[in-house]
Amino acid sequence: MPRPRFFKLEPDKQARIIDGAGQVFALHGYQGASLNQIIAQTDISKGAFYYYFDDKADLFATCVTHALEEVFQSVDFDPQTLTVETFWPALMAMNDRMMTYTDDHPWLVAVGKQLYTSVDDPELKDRLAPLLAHGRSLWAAILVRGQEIGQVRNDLPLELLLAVMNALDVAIDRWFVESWHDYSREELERLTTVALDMIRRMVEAPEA
Amino acid sequence: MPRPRFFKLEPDKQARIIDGAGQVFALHGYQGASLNQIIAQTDISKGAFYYYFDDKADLFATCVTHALEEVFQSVDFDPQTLTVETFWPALMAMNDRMMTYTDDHPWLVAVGKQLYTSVDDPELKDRLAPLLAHGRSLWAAILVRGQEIGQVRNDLPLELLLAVMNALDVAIDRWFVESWHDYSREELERLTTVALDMIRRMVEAPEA
Amino acid sequence: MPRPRFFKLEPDKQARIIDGAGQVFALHGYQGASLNQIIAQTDISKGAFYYYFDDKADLFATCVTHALEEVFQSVDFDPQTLTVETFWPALMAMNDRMMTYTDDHPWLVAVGKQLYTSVDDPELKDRLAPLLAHGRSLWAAILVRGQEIGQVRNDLPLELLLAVMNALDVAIDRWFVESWHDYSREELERLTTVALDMIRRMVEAPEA
Amino acid sequence: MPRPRFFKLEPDKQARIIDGAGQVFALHGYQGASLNQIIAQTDISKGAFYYYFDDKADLFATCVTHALEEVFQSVDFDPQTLTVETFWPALMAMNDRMMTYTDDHPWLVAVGKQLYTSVDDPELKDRLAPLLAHGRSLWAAILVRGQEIGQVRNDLPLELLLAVMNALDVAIDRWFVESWHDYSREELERLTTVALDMIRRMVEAPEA
DNA sequence: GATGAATGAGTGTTCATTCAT
DNA sequence: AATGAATGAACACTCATTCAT
Repeated sequence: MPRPRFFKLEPDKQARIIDGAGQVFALHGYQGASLNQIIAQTDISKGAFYYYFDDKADLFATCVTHALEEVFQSVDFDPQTLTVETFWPALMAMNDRMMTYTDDHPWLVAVGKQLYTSVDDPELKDRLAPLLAHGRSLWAAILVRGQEIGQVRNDLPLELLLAVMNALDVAIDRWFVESWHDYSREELERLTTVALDMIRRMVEAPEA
Repeated sequence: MPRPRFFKLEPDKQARIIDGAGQVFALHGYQGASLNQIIAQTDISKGAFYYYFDDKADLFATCVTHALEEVFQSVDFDPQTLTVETFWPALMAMNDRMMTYTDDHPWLVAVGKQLYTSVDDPELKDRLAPLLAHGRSLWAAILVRGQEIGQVRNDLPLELLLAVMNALDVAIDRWFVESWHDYSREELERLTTVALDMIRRMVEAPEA
Repeated sequence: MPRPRFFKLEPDKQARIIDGAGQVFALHGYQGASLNQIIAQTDISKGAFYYYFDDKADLFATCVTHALEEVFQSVDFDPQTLTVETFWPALMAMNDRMMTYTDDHPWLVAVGKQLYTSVDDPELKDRLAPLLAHGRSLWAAILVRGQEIGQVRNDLPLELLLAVMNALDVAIDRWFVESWHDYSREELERLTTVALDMIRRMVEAPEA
Repeated sequence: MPRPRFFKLEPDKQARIIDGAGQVFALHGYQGASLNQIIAQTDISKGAFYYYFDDKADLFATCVTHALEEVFQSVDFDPQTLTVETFWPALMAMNDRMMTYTDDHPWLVAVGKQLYTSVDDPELKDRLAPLLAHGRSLWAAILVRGQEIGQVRNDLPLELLLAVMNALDVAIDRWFVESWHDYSREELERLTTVALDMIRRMVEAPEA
C-alpha cells in the first residue's frame, strides 16, 4: 500500500491523485493504463509518484481499496444481530445505498469490478489478496448468519455461494450502468427490486 | 480470422499452436500475454506466426472461437421444439456435456470466459463481436422459447437475463475448475445439480 | 542482373514480372516496396522469384534497365554525325519521342527517375553504376559533339552540365506528368517547346 | 514538432542530436535510416529519443527544418522592394551566402534536398507540407516580383518555373559539394558565377 | 522448374522505473 | 519534498531471404 507519506498529503491532493488514477484505470484496465496517462491526468510528477507509491500495482491497489471502503462502510450493521425479520430488509437497504453511491461515482464501480477480473494477474494477485479476503469475510459473515437463522441455503459450499453472489452483483451493476439511460426512473426502481429478488431466490434456503 | 493456410496445416500442428497460445492467454489474459511468450510456448517462429495470423488479436479470436465452438456444438436441439416437459431437462443435459468438456480442456474455459471480460478492449471489440452475437442469439432463442412456454420469467429485460445467466455460468464454471480436486466425484455431481437448480430458481417464471 | 534463366522465360511472363514490379517500385520507391507486395502484384511465387533474381536490388536494377533501354533506343542517331544545323533539331526530336513514350508508360518514367535519387543508397549504388555510366556516356557524347561544333557552352565541366541537364529533364518530366490533366493538348505542346527552349538557353554556347 | 522540452536542452546536446541524426539521414535517406543507427550515432538512448520527439518523422522534419531555416534567413531582403537594378544582384548575393553555408555544413544540404524527394512518402507528406509551402512561397514571391519588373519570363506556369529552379539549385549544389576538392578556390568561384548565370539565362525574360 | 512454409534479425515504439538534481 | 531527464528491456510486427519438397 502507499507509503505513509501519502496520507500526510493534503486530503485534496490525495483525492485528486486517487480520482485521476481511478478514472484512467476504469477506462483502460490495469494493464491498459499507462503511468504516463495517469500522471498527465493527475498533475503529479513522475518522481512524486514513486515517492508516494511503490509501483503501478500499488497505486491500483490503493484505488481499489478506496473504492471498496465505501462499500464496506455501507454495511452499517453487525451481521450477528440480524434476525429472520431483519435479514432481507438489511440486505436490501445495503443494496440501495450502494446503488445511490454508484450513481454518483461511476468510476469507483468500474475499478471495484476490476478487483475480480484482475485477480488472475500474477502481478496483482498478492497485492489484492488481503482486500479480497476482507470483502469476502464481510459477505461470509452475512451469509453464515443467514444460514444460522435458516434464511440462506446451506446445501452449497460457502465459497461457491460467495462467488456466485459476487458475479451476479457485478453483472447486474454493469447492466444497470450501461442501461441507465434507456429506462425511466420508476422502471429502474422496479427492475432494481426484481433483480434483488432474483438474487434472493437464488441463495434463499428452499424451505424459507 | 486466420489465413486459409492455417487450416491446411497438419491438424497436429494447428492444435499445438491453438493449445499453446490458449494456455498463455488463459494464464495472462489478452493484454498480459506477449507474443514472445506464445511463440516460445508454441515452438513456432515469429515469422511463421505472422504467416498464419493477421496479428495477436487474430490469434486470440481464433482461440476463443475454437473454445466456443465446442459449446455451440453441445446445443444439439432446436430451441423451438422445447416443451414444458423437455425445457429444463434439455438445459441440464447441455450443462452436463459442457461440464465434461471443461474437465478435459481447462484452458478453453478460461479463454472462453475472457470473451466476456475483453469485450471492452477496443482492440478486440470488433473482432469478437460476431462471436458474442452468435452466443447471445443462441441463448436468447432458448430464453425466449422458455418465456413462450411459461418456464422463464418475463418481468426482466432479456438482455439483463442473458447477462446474469452468463455471469452465473462463468462463476460456477470457474469455481468448479478451481475446486475440482477438493471434492469427491459424487459430491461434485451433487453440487453440479444444485448449482443448476440455483440458476433455474433465478430465471424460472415465479408462477411456474 | 537477373540469371540467364529469366530471359528464357516466355516473353509474356517476363513482361508481366517487370511490369508488376515496376508499378510497385514506381508507387513506393525501392525501399518502400516490399517483396511481398511485388509477388502479389506479379503472380509469381517467392521461390520462383529467387530462382530468377539474385535479390530485390537485382529486380530493381532490371526494371530500371528496362525503362532506360527505351530511352537509349530513342537516340537513333550517331552523335558524331550531328552538325550545326542538325544538332538542336535532333535533340528536340529525341525529346518528342520520349514525351510520347512517357504518355504511354507512366510507371517507366517514375522508375527511371528513381535511378537518380537512389544513387546514394549504398545497397543500390554499385548495382546501378554501370547503368548510370551508360546513360551518362550517351549524353556526354552528345554534349561533347555539341561543344565541338560550337553549340554547347564549354565554360563548365562536362559533369556539371550533365548533372544540370538531367535534373532539369527530370523536373520537367515530373511537372508534365503531374499537370497533364490541367492543360489542353495545344497548351501542353507549346509548353513542351518552351521548356525545351529553356534547356537550350541554359546549355547553349553564349556566342551561338 | 519536437516537444518543447527539446528546446530546453543544452544547445550543445540539441546540436549533437540534430547533427547526428542529420548525418544518418543524409547518408541513407529517411526510410533507409534506422532509429537504431541514429541513436548509436547520437549517443542518446531510445527512451530519451522518444522523450523529445514524437517519432522518426518528427526527427526528420526537425532536421529538415533546421537545415532550411538557414536558407530562409539568407533571404534578407523584401522581394517587393527589388528593382530592375537590384533583382539579379540580390539573387546572386543570396546564392553566395548559401554557398558559404553549404561549405560548413555538408549534411544539411543533403537533408535539405531530401525535402523534395521525400514529398511522395505518405508518412512524411503532411509533416513536411508546411515547410515546403513556406519555401515555395518565398521563391514564388521573388519570381513574381521578377515578372512584375520584367526580369523573369512569364511564358511558363509559375509552378513549372519553381520546380525547375529548385531542381537546378539542388543539382548544382550537389555537384559543388561533391567536387569541392577537385578544383581550386578561384576556379570554384568562377564556376559559381557561371552556374548562377546559367540559371539566370534560363528564367530571364527573353526580351530583358 | 517451382512452391510456399519457415526463419530471425530487424523495425519503430512504449513503458515502468531510477536517479541526479 | 519534488522534479523530469534518462534508461533499456520489452512489445507487436515486417522483411528479405532460404530450403525441403
